[in-house]
Amino acid sequence: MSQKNITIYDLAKEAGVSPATVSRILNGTTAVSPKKREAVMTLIHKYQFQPNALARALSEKRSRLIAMVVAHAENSYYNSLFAACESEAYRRGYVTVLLSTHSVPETEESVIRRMGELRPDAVILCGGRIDLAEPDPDFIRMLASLSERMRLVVGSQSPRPGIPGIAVDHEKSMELALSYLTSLGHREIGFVYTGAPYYGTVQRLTRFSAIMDAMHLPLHPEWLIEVPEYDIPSGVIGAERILALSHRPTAILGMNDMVSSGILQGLLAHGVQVPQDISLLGFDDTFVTRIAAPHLTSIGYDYPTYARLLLDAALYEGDPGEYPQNQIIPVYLKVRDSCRRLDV
Amino acid sequence: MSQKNITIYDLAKEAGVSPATVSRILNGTTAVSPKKREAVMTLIHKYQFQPNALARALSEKRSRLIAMVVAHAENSYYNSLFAACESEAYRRGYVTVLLSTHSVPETEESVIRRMGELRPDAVILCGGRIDLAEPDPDFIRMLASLSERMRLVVGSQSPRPGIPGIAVDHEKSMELALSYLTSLGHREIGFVYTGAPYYGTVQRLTRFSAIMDAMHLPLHPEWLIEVPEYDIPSGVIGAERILALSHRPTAILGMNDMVSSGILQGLLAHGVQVPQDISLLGFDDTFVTRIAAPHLTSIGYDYPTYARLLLDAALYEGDPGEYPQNQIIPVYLKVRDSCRRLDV
DNA sequence: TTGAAAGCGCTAACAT
DNA sequence: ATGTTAGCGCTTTCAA
Repeated sequence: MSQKNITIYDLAKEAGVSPATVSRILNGTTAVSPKKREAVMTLIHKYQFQPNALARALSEKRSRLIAMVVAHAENSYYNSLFAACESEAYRRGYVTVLLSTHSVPETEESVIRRMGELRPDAVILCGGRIDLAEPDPDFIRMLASLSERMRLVVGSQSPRPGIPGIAVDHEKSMELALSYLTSLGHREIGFVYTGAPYYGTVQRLTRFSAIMDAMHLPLHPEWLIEVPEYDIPSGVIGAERILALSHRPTAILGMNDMVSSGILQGLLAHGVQVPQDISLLGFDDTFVTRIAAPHLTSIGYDYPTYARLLLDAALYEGDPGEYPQNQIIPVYLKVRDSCRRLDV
Repeated sequence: MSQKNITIYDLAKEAGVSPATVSRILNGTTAVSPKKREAVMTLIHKYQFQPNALARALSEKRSRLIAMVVAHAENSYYNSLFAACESEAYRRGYVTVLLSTHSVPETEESVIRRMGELRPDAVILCGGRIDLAEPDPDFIRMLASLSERMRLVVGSQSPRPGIPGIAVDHEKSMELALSYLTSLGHREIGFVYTGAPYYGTVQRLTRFSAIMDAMHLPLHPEWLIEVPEYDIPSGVIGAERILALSHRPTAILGMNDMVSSGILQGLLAHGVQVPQDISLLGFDDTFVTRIAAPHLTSIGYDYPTYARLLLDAALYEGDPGEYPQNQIIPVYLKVRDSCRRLDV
């Protein structure tokens, strides 16, 4: 790591031109005589010159950088979303970086703050406190003030006008799941859900009850199984609760693919076969569905579309007030091997 | 998104002090009279002032930003590593961002370049061309010139002096795997490996043959099964090749957890039980081991240690020439349920 | 303790 | 087509 960083001034002096000319060559903003261009290009290669993007961003007031802040970088859902956004942004000439908050409020706060100070052209926030069904006013205020300085987009319900929200259609996802299961002849359906006070979670739970009710399907309280997390162990816990039931439902919905794969394991460990003895369905349609055996049928979201909408909002140049405050991501059902038709 | 960004000049004017004083208050570099500090702090809160980190970094020549560039952000191995680095860096006052190259050479080149232009304090490069057993001279040259401008660390063998490399002890990992399997009484062992020309891959394969040879264990060429990728489908392919064997080994090593879980599925699909009929072992010890049923026994690496060494190297202030060029990450064996003792 | 001013490396308006 | 120069927002001597 040498000390002296070479600048366009150094290049300019050695090539006998002005710094502005070097800048023009670098950016192709104005025509430059072939001779000078040639001379400068030679030096650029000679020194492996890399323009300082900090200085450029400071001057231009744009960095071509997008920051995506997620709750858990290790979560396959955010992973898929990041990958999709990254590709889409790259296509549009932006580089995207991922930051993780580990869902720790203070880390979340400081990561968002520090990233904001770095002045990316936009920050896309997914998961964490923004997903709370009961928004935290202080947090929203913080985001609001951030959004005055830069483009902010959230991957959930918009917390307030001026901050576009692009969210998965959680209600529809539950409808899809339930209509599929009932089309297979299931009437006794359980739901292993997470008690976390997140929007999508609450929405799915509410919708579940409402639909079951509307369809006049039996809804025993003990078939609504609350587990602590969105992970595998929680699924295992859910399975144990199911196994302990005097009368088991014929189909189970897991909160997400991880929970469902945990349920699957718990069930298998006790000799209960999926889908022979019980059908199982997941949400998110992540790669986890294909690690599980049998492969999990799951409700997924159109990630490329999600990414596109997120970026459209993030890179929108006009008046934020005119941008649609909320947009919805379509969901789909991916049938695999974990649900079976019920014999009549 | 309003237009005018508030600066320390604005604060200074309104508080009746100089910009330098505001800067001092912001950084606590010099004592400032309580009165002025008070006045300025009030304004900071009033305007929710956020200093511009670009300007600060440009001036200070340090950003407290670390960039980690990996081949596949979706890969659980890189995920675990990023999470560990992120935590460790956060503890040291740095924010870490993750960039993915999707293992596409040109993307890799441009992502590294653009990230370099952003002048993070260090970039940690993991996976991709840097892992090639036969290094690409042009790529190494590019890295070398990058490393003259900033601290560069690679998560593999050091490609050249001045660029510290921290790598997993691949040879040891194979030794561990094989000594465990033989301790269980296995002598007939197969290896489903990826043909990719990566360092760790080649090293493991070489070591596998060498150890089998040294231990006088049978090594049929058809037990060395090459598959195309590091993913689940490749594991399934591997399983099919195993099933087609006239004489099957009693234990199988998969290239990583994904491949092993694919093998597991392929085997189960044909009624071959793990570990009853065949034992199975993975590498990386990612969460995939716990999604598989039975849970996979796997060789893992000490991620917190890995992260610590990576960051020690990344944040080392002294002469890079004096920093150890290569360091090794210890590996461990995590026994779960996919291997059984062979009856004698 | 505080302020003035130079500088970090680049872009863009203005002038030529 | 090209050079000069004034910022961009912050830190940091240097003086006072």
